Amino acid sequence: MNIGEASNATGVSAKMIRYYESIGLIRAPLRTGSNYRVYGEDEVHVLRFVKRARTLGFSVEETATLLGLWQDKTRASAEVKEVATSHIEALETKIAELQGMVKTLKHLAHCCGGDNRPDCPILDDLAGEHPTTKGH
Amino acid sequence: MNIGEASNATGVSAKMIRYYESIGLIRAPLRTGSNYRVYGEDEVHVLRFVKRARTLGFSVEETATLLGLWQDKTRASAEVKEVATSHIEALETKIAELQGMVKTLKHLAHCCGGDNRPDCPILDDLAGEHPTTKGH
DNA sequence: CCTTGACCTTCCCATCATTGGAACCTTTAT
DNA sequence: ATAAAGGTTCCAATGATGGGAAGGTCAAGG
Repeated sequence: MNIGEASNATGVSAKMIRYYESIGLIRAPLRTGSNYRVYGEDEVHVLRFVKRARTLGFSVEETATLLGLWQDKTRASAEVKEVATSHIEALETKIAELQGMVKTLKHLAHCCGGDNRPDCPILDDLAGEHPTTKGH
Repeated sequence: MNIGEASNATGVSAKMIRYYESIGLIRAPLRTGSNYRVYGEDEVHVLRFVKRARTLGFSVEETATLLGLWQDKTRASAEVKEVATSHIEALETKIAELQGMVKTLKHLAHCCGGDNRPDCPILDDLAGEHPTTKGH
């Protein structure tokens, strides 16, 4: 299997496969006589693991940790749970931040007539003037 | 007011002030004889506007649009509302994605004993094997 | 046999927003 | 006079990915 087929089989672009190899996330595969990378079932499995972890929002570094734990036969599941749990916390913090932004923006947009008058509470808020958002 | 004072007054780092100037987000200020940037009330006001917009998650490009609308006396508040509303939508999409990740991860962590057995449903899921998550 | 097109290789550049640092100059305070 | 603190420019790095150029390789069809 060459890199294009491995890419199709895993959903990881050929570019990214080479990149993951270059940063040491995955091991360099064998090469053909004409220097093409050759992938087998094991490599595809690893790539799918990486793809899934990235889809779940793990950073490449976290993915490397999880991959190490996955391939370590003596690993403790507690360690994995810890990585996952701290990732959940980070995600929830991010979500709360985004929700705060949305709340503020919705409030501003609600106060904004959306008509053609030049008064605009959104711009006023951004500018640090709060006359129109008081008492709401 | 030099760049350090402007930075303290606005919470925008001196580095970023120079950067915003270099990309044309803000105008180049006057200079002293010794080539120091000089900032006045207007410039500080602009920087605060930028800071607030960035804090609310607007990209630098969106911030530039908002800044333009703010400084345009003939602007329509409808335009501003449109920028804000589409930004809200983008944020909500992002939130939904993150919530999906959290849900999956919580499910996996819940199924994970967190003890020292090498079996780990989280890793099994990442690897694409779903025997332990079935029927839950 | 030769061409064409699809695929592979490496290498460099761009993105987005921000930070860090080097090398050097200016101002202020001791 | 000197040292500290601040300014200036320029270059590089981050994280993850995409784009593309220049060139080698393979398969199918004429």
